[in-house]
Amino acid sequence: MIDLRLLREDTDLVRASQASRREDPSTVDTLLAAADRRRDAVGRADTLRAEQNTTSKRVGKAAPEERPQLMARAKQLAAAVKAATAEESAAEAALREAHLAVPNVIEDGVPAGGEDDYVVLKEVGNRPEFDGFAPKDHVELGQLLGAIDTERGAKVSGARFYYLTGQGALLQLALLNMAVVQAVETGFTPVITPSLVRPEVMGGTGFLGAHAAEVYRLEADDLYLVGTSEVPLAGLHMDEILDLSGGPRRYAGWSSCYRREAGSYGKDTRGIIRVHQFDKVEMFSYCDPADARDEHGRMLAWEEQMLAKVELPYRVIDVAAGDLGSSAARKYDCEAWIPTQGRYRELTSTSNCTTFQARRLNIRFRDAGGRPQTAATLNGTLATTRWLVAILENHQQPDGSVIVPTALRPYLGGREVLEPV
RNA sequence: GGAGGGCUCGCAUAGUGGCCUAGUGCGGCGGUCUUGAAAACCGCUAAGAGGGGUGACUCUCUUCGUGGGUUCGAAUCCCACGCCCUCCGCCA
Repeated sequence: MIDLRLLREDTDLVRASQASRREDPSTVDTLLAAADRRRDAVGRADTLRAEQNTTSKRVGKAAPEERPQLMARAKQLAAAVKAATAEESAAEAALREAHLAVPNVIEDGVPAGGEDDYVVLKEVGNRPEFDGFAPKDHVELGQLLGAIDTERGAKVSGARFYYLTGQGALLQLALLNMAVVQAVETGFTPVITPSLVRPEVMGGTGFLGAHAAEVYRLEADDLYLVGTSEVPLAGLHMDEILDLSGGPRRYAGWSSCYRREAGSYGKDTRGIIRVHQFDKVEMFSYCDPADARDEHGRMLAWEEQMLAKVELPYRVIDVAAGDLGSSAARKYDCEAWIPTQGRYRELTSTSNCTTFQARRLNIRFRDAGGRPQTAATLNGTLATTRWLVAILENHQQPDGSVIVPTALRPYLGGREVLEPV
């Protein structure tokens, strides 16, 4: 939910944000009208309640002969309060609905437009050259190495499921462990999170809006399978007032992630690029909104640090407004070069959600004056299963073996090469 | 699956229709005293919404798990729901 004070003070900014997202700017005016209506309703109801309170208090103390009069007046007021309260809650509900319809206000500098309107901020590293052989894709490499079994994944669970076996399982554990170690060294608290969350948490993080179809729901228990540990990490401090005087509160969550991939039929059906279940180490930060932009920069730098460790060529893009999702004010993706696809694919994504998520989840902190204020939340990827695709493809040798990036070797018991089995 | 207990201002508790403007203890903050500290004593001690003032502030309303209901008036009475905990059974 966006800040209503900002909406009142700078309505045009919010309208412009909607325009950049290619969304309907009239939702902004609907919200403004709903906010005004609620304010008026609250004022009227408060005044009536105040009068009713003083009147009914006098009833108890009144002399018997003046009671009937007071009671009559009190009854009138009770009816008036009831009507005013009904209008108040109707206005409240309308405001909430209008509030939920407006996505976060984008940060200045975010490119306008949709999915294809991103801006490339930089390209890092050299794409591999395969002298005298055609590079194999990760599915073929995964088979040769006995690392990835998509056929049996499909047999047991259906399309977009897979087994990581042998070197594949070890490689994923090594990668995720390396991510956790980096996070801990940087000052993050490592967390293993619940995979199932309640509706209010899933809704509070913004995943039940336009992307609700992406989320697995367990009907019998009214719980949701998380698509990322961002969800339980955001829920961790909901309804709390945090002490952020010592700087941002940072968590690194390790979890499996579940996605229905509805509407992506036929896209990336081969291999483990787009799957229903994968594992991820995710950074999450609670901070003072004044510090959020800098924190976002730090998150991006930590992601790049990971990419450097696995020696992948990548580029950083500034995601366009229309492709941000409802919670993010700005989003940077790091995309690794995938040789057999001849293009870059997303490996990390870091979002600055400013106060949007925290306002819904009621996450606050005390400012310098000791007053509660809404906190800012940010998240970013440190490693996922998808990284295996880029690592295998970029570091492959003609015989199908794969060189293990130096930084990763200690996490694989010193292994320098993955050999076909 | 079955049975029971609970949900009050950070924590613990009191509170069975108007004296609750929610008390008390702990913790926390400030002060007195002290060379300093402790102890003792004194004071302060939640959140949200709306309004007024440049501002330190101030006024009003709301909140005792949530939502309804009864009543002039509800933490307190009635109904529904949610959540937490314990025990039994079953399973890992």
